[in-house]
Amino acid sequence: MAATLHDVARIAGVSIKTVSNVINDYPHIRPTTKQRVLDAIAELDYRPNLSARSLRSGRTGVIGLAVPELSLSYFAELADAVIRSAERHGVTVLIEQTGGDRAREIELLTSPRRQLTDGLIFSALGMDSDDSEYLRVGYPLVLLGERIFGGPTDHVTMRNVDAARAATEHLIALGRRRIAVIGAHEGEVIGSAGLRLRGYREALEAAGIPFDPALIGYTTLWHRSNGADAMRALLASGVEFDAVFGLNDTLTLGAMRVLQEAGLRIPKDVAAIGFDDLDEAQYSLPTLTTIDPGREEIAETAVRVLLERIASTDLALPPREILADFRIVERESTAPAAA
Amino acid sequence: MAATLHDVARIAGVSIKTVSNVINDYPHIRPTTKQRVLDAIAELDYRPNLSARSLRSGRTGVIGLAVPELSLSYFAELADAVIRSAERHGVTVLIEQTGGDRAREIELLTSPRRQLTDGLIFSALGMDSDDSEYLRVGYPLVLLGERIFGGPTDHVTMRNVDAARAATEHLIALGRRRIAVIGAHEGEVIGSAGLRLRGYREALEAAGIPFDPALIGYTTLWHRSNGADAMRALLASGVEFDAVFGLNDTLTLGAMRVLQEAGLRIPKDVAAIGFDDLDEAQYSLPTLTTIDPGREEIAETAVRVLLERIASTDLALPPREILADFRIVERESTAPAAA
DNA sequence: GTGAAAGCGCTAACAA
DNA sequence: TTGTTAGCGCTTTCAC
Repeated sequence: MAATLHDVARIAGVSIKTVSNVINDYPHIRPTTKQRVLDAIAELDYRPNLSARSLRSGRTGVIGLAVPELSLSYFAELADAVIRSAERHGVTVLIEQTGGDRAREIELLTSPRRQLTDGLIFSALGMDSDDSEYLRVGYPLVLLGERIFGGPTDHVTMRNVDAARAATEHLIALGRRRIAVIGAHEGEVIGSAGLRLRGYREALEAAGIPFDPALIGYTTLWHRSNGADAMRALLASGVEFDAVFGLNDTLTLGAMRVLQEAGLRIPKDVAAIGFDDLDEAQYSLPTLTTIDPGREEIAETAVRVLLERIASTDLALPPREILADFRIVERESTAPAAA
Repeated sequence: MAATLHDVARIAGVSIKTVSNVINDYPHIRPTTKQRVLDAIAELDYRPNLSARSLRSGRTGVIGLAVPELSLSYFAELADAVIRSAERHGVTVLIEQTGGDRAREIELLTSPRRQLTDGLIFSALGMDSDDSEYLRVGYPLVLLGERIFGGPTDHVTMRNVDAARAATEHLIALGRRRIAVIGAHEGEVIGSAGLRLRGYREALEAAGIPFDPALIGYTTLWHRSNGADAMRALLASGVEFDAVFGLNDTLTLGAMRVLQEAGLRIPKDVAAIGFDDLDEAQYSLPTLTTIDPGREEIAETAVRVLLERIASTDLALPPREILADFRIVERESTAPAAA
């Protein structure tokens, strides 16, 4: 049987309150008393019972992270960063997968499992701005992603429009004029796809290049196969293009595969740029120029902001919207030499 | 304030025991009583307090999953499968990253966090057979991986030797005789690298092909860049080869990138086979022939076995070793037409 | 600076 | 079939 506070108190010859004080680093304890307690703890290999602690204190020391799917590299790398960050802050992470399904996302927000965590970092994919009232939950919640803006919670996200605009401008600076897009979502205005497409259009407009709807490849999901399919459709349509902006790296890598199968050279015939800066983008053939959307910073900030909310007693603190910095990572797929 | 059992009991006009019985599906309750309780629960939107429940029952409804790193696709896809499987069984997963570091792995086994979980699925990478006594922990533990065999716990793993042998035989059947290996670990006997190298040697021997140490590319880690580096070293050494067996997919994809940079065609000049069947292997250029080591089955089995241990009162149940089935997934990188 | 004691919300042994 | 009651191990208020 595991040792309890009482056992430690008995061995140390003090009351349980004193032991509790030692464990919780309460400052005013006589050093000799403290040492006796510490010795007793060591002797018994005492460990606080976390269930009892959380029953009493209402805190679990665990935060939740909800993502669509870990097998999507972006979210795996995000989860990795969140876990590392949480570790530095001494808390543990419980991961939930939503499949990007709206109903499951909403359900998760009120699931009894939320009791296991002190707060939630929530990467929404299925919900949209109309659902933002569902975010008015009774616990600290930090929203990620670009589906909902101006909601009732803290929100950490990236500069989608600016970054997509910069990506497009990068291609334009290379002399490309017929820039295809892979991964657009029909009629979407916000959301990663909508915002990034807007950045693309802004860049075209600024450069005086007309927008050609024939250059836009639509997909429902952003898996690799969707990128490949969209590129196949684009090639089959016969539309001409000299560059492609994939709305994320996974899509872009799928599209590049199809381009090369069709005998087109990257970047000579078609330059390519992605979005996310996955680890993989460094090792594709050719290596992929992409946008680093500040994933590490997003993870770090989300954890910090969530823990602040958890620690804060001020419930009226207004929601914050925090944007991470992006940067273009230039690699072979847009190397100018081949332009 | 959240409703408690007492509130429900009061509203329903019964005792808390009756409410508890209803919640825990205790069979002998009069239907009318049950309905009254259910109505009260609905009225108050009552949810059981999980901390109190686990303090009392000693169960948390959470299982732990320890992996080296989520940003390694293999482990991301494994975690995905474990979470989905756990969900089907009604339990939640808490993920820990060890970085594959032996000290952190050992520490994790006795971390206070283990109290947050009813058991652990543990993918060891840094520990080895000499450390197997550390696995004698006081809670249900299912080991994954190939670092420790014959340990004191249940172990779910793959047929590394057989699968690697089959992979090598697949290349030999293509007429390849000079088969390079990428990702070997100096002096390792067990562990993924050691076992897979053994399967490779067995296949060579069976085919009467002499083993040539010059064909073995060593790496410390199995990231993509390690595969690229090892292949670069192999090419620089001037050794001739007509096929490559990458000990995992990530390594193989890195190596393929370098081969193609060097102007070699896959599979015409060099056939390539990997190990893991990552999602990515379907979309590389060329698509990658690989071994599906039964990852879904491993995840499913690990969760099932762990939950059995948690539910079982028989502590003397001997440890089981369970091997998943593998299969070769043939794709372009070993297409015979180009042989 | 330290101790005594209440009680967080639940489960389960025991009673009725 | 349902009720009473004793803790699970901890934090915390209030004394001393």
